[in-house]
Amino acid sequence: MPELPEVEVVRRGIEPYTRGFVIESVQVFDPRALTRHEGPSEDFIHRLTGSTLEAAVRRGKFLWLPIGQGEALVCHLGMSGQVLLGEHPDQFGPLLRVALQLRGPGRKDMVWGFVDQRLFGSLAIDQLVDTGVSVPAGLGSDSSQIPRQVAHIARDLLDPAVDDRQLATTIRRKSSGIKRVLLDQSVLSGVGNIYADEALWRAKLHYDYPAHRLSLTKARELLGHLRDVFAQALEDGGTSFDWQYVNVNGQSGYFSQSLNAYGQAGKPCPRCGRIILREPFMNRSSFRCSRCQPRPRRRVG
DNA sequence: CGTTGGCCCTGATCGC
DNA sequence: TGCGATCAGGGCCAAC
Repeated sequence: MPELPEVEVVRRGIEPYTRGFVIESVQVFDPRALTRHEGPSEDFIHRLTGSTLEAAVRRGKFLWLPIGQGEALVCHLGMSGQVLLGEHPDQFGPLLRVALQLRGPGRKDMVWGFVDQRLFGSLAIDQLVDTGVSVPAGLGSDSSQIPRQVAHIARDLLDPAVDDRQLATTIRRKSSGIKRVLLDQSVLSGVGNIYADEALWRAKLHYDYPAHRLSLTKARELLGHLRDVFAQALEDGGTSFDWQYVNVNGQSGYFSQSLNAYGQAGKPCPRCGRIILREPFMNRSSFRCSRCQPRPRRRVG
C-alpha cells in the first residue's frame, strides 16, 4: 500500500536512471496496467519508444517522468504496484505488466519493470500543463508543469510550497470527519489509510472527529504529526505491510515494525495500554486506541 | 458546489 | 484436496 514515503523511495531509486536514458523498447504484458492512458497499448508503446527520460518527479502518490515534447510518463502504484529495476523482464515474475528497456549514457542496458498484482496502479503518457504558479510542481524537478491527470491533486506535506496555516484553514472548512479529509487528495496528497491512522493516533483524534471542530492549533499539530510519520517512514525506507511492497532495489521496507495503531487490532496501545480497535471505515478498516481516540460526542444544541 | 457511498481489480489466505 | 468466501484500498465518479 504505497503512500507518499514509499513512492518517494521509488522516486529516489529510479532517479539515477532517468536523465539521459533512452527507452529502447516497451513491452506491455497486460493492457489493464494502462487504464490511465487515453488510447490503446500500441499508442502508449509508440509514443514512449525512442523517447528520452528527463527526470523523476513526484507529487503525493503520483510519479511522472517528463519525456520531452510536453509529455510525461505518469505512474501510479495503486495498492500493490512496484517499480523494479533489473536486467531482464524474466526476473520480475508473473505479475509483471509492463517492461521498459532502457539504454543509459555510457552504461549497460537495463530494464524498468512495472509489477502490480491488483491492477489498481497504472502507467500512462499524458500532456504536461502549466500549474499557473512559478514554483516547482513536484519534488524532483524545477519545472512548474504537471501532467493533466495530476493537476487536480493537491500538494503534499514534503512540498516546500505548502503553507501549513493555509492548509489547516482549508481542512477546518470541511464538514467531513477528519480522516476522510486527510484521505482527500484534492485537499492534501500522499496520505493513505496507514499514515492517516498513525497520525490520528499521535494526535489522539478519532477518525470521525468533525474537521470543522478542530482548532487551528490542533489542525496544524496534526499536519506536524503527518510530516513526522512520513519522515520516519522515509528513514526506514518505506513501510512494507506485506510482500507486495518492495522498493526499487527489491528490498522490503520495515517501517511496519514501528506502527502504533495501523494493523494493531487487539494489541495494547503503546501509549496507554488500552486495546487497539479495528472498525469499518469507508469500505476499509480504521484502527484507533479505545481510550486515546474516543468517539466524538455529538455537539449539544 | 460540497459531500458521500460504491465500485473496480486479483491473488493470498482461511475455513470447511 | 478443493473451493468458495474474504480481504487489501486509492482514485474516480455518480448521486444526493
